[in-house]
Amino acid sequence: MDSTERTIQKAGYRLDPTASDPLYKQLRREIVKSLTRGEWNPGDKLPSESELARRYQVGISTVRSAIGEFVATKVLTRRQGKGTFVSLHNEQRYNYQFFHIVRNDGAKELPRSEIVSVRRATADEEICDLLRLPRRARLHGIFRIQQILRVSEIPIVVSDIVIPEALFQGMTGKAIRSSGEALYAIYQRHFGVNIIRTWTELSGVIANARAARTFGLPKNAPLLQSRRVAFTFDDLPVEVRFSQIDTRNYHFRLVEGHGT
Amino acid sequence: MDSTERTIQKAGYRLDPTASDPLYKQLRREIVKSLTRGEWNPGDKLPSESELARRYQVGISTVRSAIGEFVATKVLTRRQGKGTFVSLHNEQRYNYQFFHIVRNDGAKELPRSEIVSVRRATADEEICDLLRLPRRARLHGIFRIQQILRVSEIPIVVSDIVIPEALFQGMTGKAIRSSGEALYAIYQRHFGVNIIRTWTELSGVIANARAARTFGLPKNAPLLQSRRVAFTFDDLPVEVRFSQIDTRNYHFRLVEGHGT
DNA sequence: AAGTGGTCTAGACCACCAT
DNA sequence: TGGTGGTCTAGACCACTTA
Repeated sequence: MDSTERTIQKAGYRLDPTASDPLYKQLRREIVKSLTRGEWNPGDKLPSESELARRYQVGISTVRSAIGEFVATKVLTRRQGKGTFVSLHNEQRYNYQFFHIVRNDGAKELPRSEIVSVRRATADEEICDLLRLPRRARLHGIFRIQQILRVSEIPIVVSDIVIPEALFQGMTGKAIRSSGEALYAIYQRHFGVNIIRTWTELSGVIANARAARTFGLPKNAPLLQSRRVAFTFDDLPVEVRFSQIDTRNYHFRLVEGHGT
Repeated sequence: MDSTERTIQKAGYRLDPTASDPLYKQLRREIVKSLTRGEWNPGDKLPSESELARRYQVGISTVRSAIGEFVATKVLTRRQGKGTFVSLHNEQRYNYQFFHIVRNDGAKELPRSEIVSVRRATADEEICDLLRLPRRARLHGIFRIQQILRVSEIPIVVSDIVIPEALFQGMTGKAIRSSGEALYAIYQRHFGVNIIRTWTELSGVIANARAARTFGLPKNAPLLQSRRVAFTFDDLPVEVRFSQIDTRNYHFRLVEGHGT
């Protein structure tokens, strides 16, 4: 590598040590950019910490501080002696990241997903708002995915999932079924959409017709209902998911705070 | 300071640099000990980072790494230029730490708590298990607190709270009411019990009699039900809380993942 | 043996806060 | 002005992985 080439390379990466923003925050934003534009894809190994330190002209501790925040939120994974990797949603330990259904005796089992249907439609007002699509409603194509989650063959969750067509060109029920992966893993591997944040609203309601039928519940049986919006980098909402959950033998479990 | 005095002081605090456990983890345990035995109480300022580094004979970065984990989970609070403090549950920003009820339009309002009754009783099997009391049931005294949480005067949550008598000697409804503080703040200030971790189980159920009456619900109306166990340091469970939540105009909101 | 992340140090300068 | 936490560096040694 001659000196001209070197200068160009360094110029393309250099951060601004005089900015009011600390270097590790600037670097964190650069990492988000690299992830967003697919320079580092899920499963990929990042450049080593010392390589990144050289590239961005900062100390290795600054690199570690920037990476550390992504590790804490499971976007990146460090493996001693191997490197730092972009996390995969289909690795065992990430399957549970956004899945909270637990049997009443506390046992955790992974659900099996059945895709009932995938249909194209246009977004209504609620969906436009949640996915932050401009309100010119009828213009926005979406997919509506009907899904059933079963634990030990028993249906526990029925969901109505909405994703924007623009980000998921070519999504079909057949493709999902034949892949055999979890939905978030499919978003990640086949469409480059990495879910890193969600919010969920929970309430108690009476089963709707579809849920009652699926769960074999009597009329007026109570259920747990959830509405979730999932985000990728830069706080872009990419999925809305309405679920009804049969909590007779399972429940929604949430842990908060410190593991002393 | 002469050399004898120095040796004695150092001996009382020294960590073991040859142990397989890294120093920052050893130091983290020492911090838990200091918090548990009340050497540093909620609101107190910790010794400065450089003082702790001197005391435990480690580098300042090691101290920062140990403290950082407590800051991340809100047990400690750093204030630039002032010091590091043990967090208070009654500070504005901590009121929401374990409170998730939000109006359907997304607005967050702090609830007003009404203590309906405080009664002494003995623990049943479920409570013994959850509070990890030996099963010699009838021997374990507990307090049962009935509480109503109102948002804008409207009752939203009715709770049945169970705490072990042993840790909360002298707890009375009158004392709670006259204090005007949130329950977790009272645990902390008056009984030295610091809640740092919880788990919560949520399900959809039919309103029980008390909830239906309080919320003015018809028979068979659905509600959100929660069961929560709260822990202090060293994973000691100190509270069990059964709640029913009226989710017609409010819901339970949960945020997970990364704030890019 | 070489390369990676994991831990740790000593010290620097800055921004903030009290006095 | 002096003390605190906030940021950052350069370099050391260790533990782990792969070759």
